[in-house]
Amino acid sequence: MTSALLEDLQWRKSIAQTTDQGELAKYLDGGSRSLYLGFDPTAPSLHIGNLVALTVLRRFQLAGHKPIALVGGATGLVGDPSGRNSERTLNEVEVVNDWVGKIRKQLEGFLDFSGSNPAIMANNLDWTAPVSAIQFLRDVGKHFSVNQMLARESVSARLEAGGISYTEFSYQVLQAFDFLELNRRHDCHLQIGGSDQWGNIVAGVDLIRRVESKSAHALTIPLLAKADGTKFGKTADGSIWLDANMTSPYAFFQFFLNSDDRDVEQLLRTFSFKSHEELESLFESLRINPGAREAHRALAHEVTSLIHGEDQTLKVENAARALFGQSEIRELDEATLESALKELPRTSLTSGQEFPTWVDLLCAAGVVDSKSAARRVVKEGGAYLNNEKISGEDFKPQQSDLLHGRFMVLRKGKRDLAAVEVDS
RNA sequence: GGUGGGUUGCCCGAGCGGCCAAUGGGAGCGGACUGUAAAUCCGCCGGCUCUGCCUUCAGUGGUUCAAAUCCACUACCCACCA
Repeated sequence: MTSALLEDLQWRKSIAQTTDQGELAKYLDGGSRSLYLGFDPTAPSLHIGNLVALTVLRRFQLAGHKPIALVGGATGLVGDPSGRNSERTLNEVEVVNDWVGKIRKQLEGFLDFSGSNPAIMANNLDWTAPVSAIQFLRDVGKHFSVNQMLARESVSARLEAGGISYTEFSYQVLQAFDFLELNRRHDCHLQIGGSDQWGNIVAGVDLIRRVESKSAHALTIPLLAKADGTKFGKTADGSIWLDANMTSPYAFFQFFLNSDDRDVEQLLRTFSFKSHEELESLFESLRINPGAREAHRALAHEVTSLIHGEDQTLKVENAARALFGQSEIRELDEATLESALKELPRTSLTSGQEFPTWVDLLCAAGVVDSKSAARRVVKEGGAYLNNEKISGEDFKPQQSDLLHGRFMVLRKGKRDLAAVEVDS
């Protein structure tokens, strides 16, 4: 293996499986190559799990290759059976179209569309929509053996779990067709994806060999495993999204900052674009003085900057510093406080009106789900106003509790914050 | 097609006429310890106008003073036999 890029990916533990690695290395070293990575629109936004493969795609571009980001306008209408033990419910066409647009935007921000090896954006609906069913069955379907299709992990698992519709069964054919089409249009010989995509990718490699008598390559990326065995990127409340309206930059940053110590090294390997030396020194710091959380901060900073921009990240960091810092919250100057609170979930009250009770306020701010929950937390001593524990349910905030005459900082537990602003 | 078993709170899973908002485990939440980490320990864990009230045990209807628990039908799942 000679490709430096592959060596780097190996170091990052970002390679699960590849087709002949020697061949692949030779191919990559031979020039600026096209490669593709696809995402199906199954939600209005990509999430952190998608970021793993996307990061790898970006590494290819930085290494001089030409990335093709494909949004599955067609495949998203069909549904990938991989990794699922039950049939997906089909989404409405208009909904999927809307999601395609949104995901496209996110992808655009992540790759470079200018320069000598610009990225390309593709949508598989462009070449599947014009093809008739008969044409598809004759031109593409003829090259597939059902025996082989049945043997694919994604299908066999489903057969065992009770069955699979013809629709989802056909998914691998569509994805293979995509690879073929991109090979024709953009001379693309490599597809990358999550390790669960191996079967689908290889189906494309086969198709290209059969139809075009050309060789193509596959590279899959391991799914991130967390130390506690749970799925990476999911919290009890759901996924961590890249869309700032779905997961605030503050929450996004906090997610990484709060990573389990045991996961930080791999997360840095996976997501960071820092040099190996810099990363090694962060790992060292993690071992020697984990309490300082230097590696956590570096990780959270870098990933958040990549997604939400450097400016936004600084704001979020400053907010966290102000709100979690040692200094008295009452001593923060108005501008600092205001910008910190901007990053938090917030509610507003109208000035002049009587303040709601403590329980109602916690509820209104969304810190808890119900009044019962609010009472519980208050009773348990986990509710704080401006960093002071308030354990009386009947407590009613007063004018004097306002910081700078208009803010209140609510906190549940150690790190769940919300802001209240009184409009004048 | 036949027969038998099942469907319980976020998940798994007890309960099989009153003592049931329902045992236990997991997840989650709060507290203590720490580092906005992990582990551990303690507490909480349907809702509300909260010493009480309201809505939950697949759905509908029924029996009963009283049902998650009994009966009937419907839907779905599982097992065995054809």
